[in-house]
Parts: sequence; structure tokens; C-alpha cells
Amino acid sequence: MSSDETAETESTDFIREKVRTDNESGTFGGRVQTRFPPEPNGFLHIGHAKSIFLNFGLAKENGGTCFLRFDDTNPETEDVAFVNAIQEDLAWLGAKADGPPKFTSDYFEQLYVWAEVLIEKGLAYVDDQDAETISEQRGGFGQPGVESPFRNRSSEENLGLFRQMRDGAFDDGSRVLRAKIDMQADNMWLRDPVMYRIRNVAHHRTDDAWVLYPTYDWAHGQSDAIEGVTHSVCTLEFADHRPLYDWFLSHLDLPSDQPQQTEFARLNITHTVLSKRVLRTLVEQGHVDGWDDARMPTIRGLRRRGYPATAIESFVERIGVAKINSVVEVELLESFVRTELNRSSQRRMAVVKPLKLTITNWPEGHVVMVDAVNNPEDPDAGSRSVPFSGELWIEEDDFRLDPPPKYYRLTPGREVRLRAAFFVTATDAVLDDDGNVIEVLATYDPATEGGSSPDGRKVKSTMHWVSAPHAVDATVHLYDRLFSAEHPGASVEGAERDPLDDLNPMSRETTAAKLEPALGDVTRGEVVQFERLGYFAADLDDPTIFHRTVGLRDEWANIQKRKK
RNA sequence: UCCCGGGUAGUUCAGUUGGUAGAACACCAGACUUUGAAUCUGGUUGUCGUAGGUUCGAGUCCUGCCCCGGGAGCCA
Repeated sequence: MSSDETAETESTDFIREKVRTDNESGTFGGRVQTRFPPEPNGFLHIGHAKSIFLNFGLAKENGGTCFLRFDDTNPETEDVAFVNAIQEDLAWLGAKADGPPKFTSDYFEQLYVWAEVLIEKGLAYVDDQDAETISEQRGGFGQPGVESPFRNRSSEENLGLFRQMRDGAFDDGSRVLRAKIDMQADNMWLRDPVMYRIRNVAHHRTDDAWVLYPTYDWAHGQSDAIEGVTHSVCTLEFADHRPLYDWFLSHLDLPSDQPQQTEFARLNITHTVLSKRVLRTLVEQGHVDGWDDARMPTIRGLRRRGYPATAIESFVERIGVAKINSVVEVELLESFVRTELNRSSQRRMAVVKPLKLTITNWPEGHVVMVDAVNNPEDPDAGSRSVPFSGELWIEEDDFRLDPPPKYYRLTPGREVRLRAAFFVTATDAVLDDDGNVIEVLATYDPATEGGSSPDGRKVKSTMHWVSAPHAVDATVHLYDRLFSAEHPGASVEGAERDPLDDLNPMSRETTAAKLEPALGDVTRGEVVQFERLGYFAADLDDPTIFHRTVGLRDEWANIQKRKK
């Protein structure tokens, strides 16, 4: 995107507005630093893209910096494989972090030192109770909490115990370090939250150096402060943690200004699900081929599907950021994909559901090369030669024995144009025993070569085609929504429902397609427009497989839909 | 039950110190067209959650109420 284009479409929102006023008032000395902090326990999806472009965008727009930080405080669920996958996805999206990636685990030592500071100040204590007891004592919404019997241990005793915890003297779950705040707080996160737990588990980076692991709450704000983050942006469910985030920071000597947390609403999209848990179930139960299945809303899935990273970025910018929980229509995402692909993709002809068309007056064995434009949106894209013969494949939908009203395509007695080639008139159809059309017979007008008639005669329709003897075979996946319901799993009349019940059993239809020869040598991942059908991406691993990225807008489909 | 966020077209969002509601997508119509695409032109849709109050004037300020979302992990 050019800079003046950005200026024109410059959108604002409450977060950008806050950054602006902070800059004006000199809150952080005009500094803007953000971070994208994924936990390496899964793959990135389009919901993360919203956070990614927000964080990187904030930094970029203000001449600031944005780090990538892996929030790796829970060794039980994390893995290097995810660290690598996340970096690949980020690179593909075009989000470039400043400097090498950071890891919360790099700060374990500093975090530990700070924990001792809080203990010395009497603001943290070791609790010997088990998880269940602590949870019960926390109380409930509007219900009082109960103070732990270990809450008033001396600093010396706490320090001794805490050091033993670090040294591995205790079993998993036997003791935790808790912040000493207020067991009667209205905000449950202030009722002496846990800062450290014991886990005798190898960590993917620190291996067995630690058995003591900080919780998210203890690690996050402090990591922000260590890195010099100014604006710590996260999703709405952390809003209740903000007082805790501030509390920790306010009791420490920080190397920089105290960072501030701001929350925004996470992304939801119709006909899909962006919950790691549900996505994992889809993969594990085999409803999709994997995390990178072209129907998945993961970055890898969208990539295989052919969604351009730039379209994802434009989409995310368009939907803006707010605090209201919302569900964006997939159609909006698709429209950005179409807009991008319309200007960038080469046009080709491919027949996805082939029907034989024989030209009865075509000279036996004759072949003509016709010239077809590569991209009408881009004059520099030039043209290509496509072989035309008397045996062709046309789209099943492009012929009707009994045409419905407003049907412009081929039907007995009607003349249509075969794109860039000739006018043809259907004369007859061959049926099988069940009455299905298996072949269409037609005649052509030799004077219409190139696709126009010297007498100025007009036709209602132009159709795509592929010469049968020259056709390249391919497997094409036609996708429909993964979930047929607009809001998968939405409760009906108060009853909880499983999103999986809304899965669309027809989300993928696979066909044996016939392609024009030029399609035989597309590169992996290349997206082309199959004229009149949509945009199709050559598979990343096997370029004889094509995925329908998204169909074209389809007025004819709308007409049919309206009639129903 | 308590705390925190929210409520503006079908959807996502704008609405500046109060001046009588906009954009994008979607939808509809027309023009153009060798993609029923793209492009261009025009158009439809709102009890601004609700009821009061302040004011010459309220989507904007005040109060009550209603509805939706989040929160009681040693997950993040």
C-alpha cells in the first residue's frame, strides 16, 4: 500500500486514539512499543492476524517498534515446532518483527529476582495448600474469600521456602507463590493470585533448568516492562486482569516507564470457528485433513486456499478495532480476496464439471490456435495461444435441454460465443439411458474466428471451453462453508450446542477437471482465475490439484436464488 | 448474586467542543462488456437498546431500567 493511500484510508479507533493522546501528552516520551505475544502451543489463525496487524501497525504508524515474544510459561503444552510454525506464518503474512524473537523464558531469572523483592516487601507468600483448597477459598462472585492460613508467614520463612521451591525440594502442586493483595476484592483476580507453580517438566527452551514456572499474570506485564513495551494490547477477556497487571508493576523498580494494557474485541467470523480447542477437534477427528486444510481458518489453511496475505491485511484493517463483541460476515473477507485476486491473477480456462461438445462441421483433426488475453485488468499481462478443435469440454451447467427463464447459455437452436474462439449453435444432444445429456452437438461459424462476427451479430453469452485432445487433467476441490450455520454452536432456545453439529458435510466437493494446456505448468501456490468460475490456487505440494479460493460474484446464482 | 465491558443500517465500523445520521461489504436497478466477472452511475435499509430529564436543539450530557459479552485455572 502506498503511503498516500494509507493517509487517505487512515482509520482511527480507540487504541490509535489513545496512542495519539499519549504521544501528545508525552506519556512515554513519545515512544511507541508493542509486541505480539503468542503462546507456542498451536497454529496461528485469522483471529491472530487481527492482533498481529494491530500491534505491528501501531508501531509502524508511530515510528515505534514491535517485538515478537513467545509467551512460553507453560512447558506442558508448548513446543519448538510451534515456535517455528508461528514464525513461518508471520513471515508469510509479511509481519516483520524488530530484532530476533523474544521469549518469556529468557526472563525467568529476572522474574524470579522480582518475586523475591515482592516477598521481601511482604507482598507475596508461599502457600502450602492444594489447588482445590485455594480455589474454594477464593470465594465466588459477590461471595467473600477466605484468607489462607499461610498468608501471614514472615518474609524470611517465605524466602527460605521459595528458594527451596526453586531448588526442587517439593513435589508438583505442593506449594505455590501467591501475591498478597485482597481476598475480599470484587475483582476475583485480585484475590491473592498464583504467581508460581511447581512443574517437574522439561521446557522446550530452558530444558530442566527450572521446576518453578511463572503464571501468565506474573510473567506478562513484567516481560512487557523488561522489553520496554509502552502499549500492551490484548483481547477483552484480559480486561479483568488489568488491575493485577498494574498492581505487580507498581510494586517493582522498572527499567522503563510502566507499560499500559488496553483490550480490544477478538475477531469472530460467520460460518467458522476460531477457537483453538474446536479447531484441534476438527483435526483430531478427521473432519479436515490437518491444520493446513484449505477449509481451516488457520493462516496455513488460508494460504493453501490461495488467500493473499495482503487481502487478509486489508480485511483486518477494514474491520477496525473496538470493544464490542462482533461477528464479521465471511463475505467481507471474501470480497477483499476477490478484489486483490482480480487485479493480480492470470485468466485461464478450465472446465470443472466437463460435458462433451462436438462440432459437427469442424474439419476432422483440424486444430487452430486462438489468442486469449491473460488479464483484462492488466494490459502488461499479454496474451497466450490456446488450442481449439472440434472436440471440446464445456461446463455441464452451460447447456440445458429445457432452459429456465433468463438462461442465456447454450440450448438447442441458440448461438453462443466460445471465448476467444468461435460462435457455435447447438443442434442436438445425446442422452444416456437415464435421460442425462452426455454430449452436445453443435455447428460453428468459420467467419467468427477470434470470437466476433463480421456481420455484427450479437450473442447473449460467452462460455469457456477446453479442447478435449489437448486437455490437462486435474483434481479440483470446490469448497463450501466448513460450517453451514452462520454461528456454529450458537445455542438454540437456551440449549447449549456443539459447534461440530453445525459442520457442513458438503464442505468439499472434488471433481476431475479438464484444463487448458497452459495450466499444466503453474507454480505451486499460484492463484489463477478460471474464467467464469472463480479463483483457484495450485496446491502447495501437488500442482495438479487446485483449490477453489473463492468463486466469482454470480448474478445467475442470485437470480436462481431469488426465484426460490 | 458481585465486578468489568458493551448496545448507531443485514454485517463491520465512523459520527469531532450537543445542530437533526454516514462509509465499506451485502442487496437492488441501469450503463458498459468476448467472464451473468470486472468497471461506472444511481438506489433501498436506521423508533441511534429503552423510558424519562437538562436544552431552542440530544446518537452525543444526566438518571433509571432492559439486553448482550467477559470474569471465581497452579491455562494463556
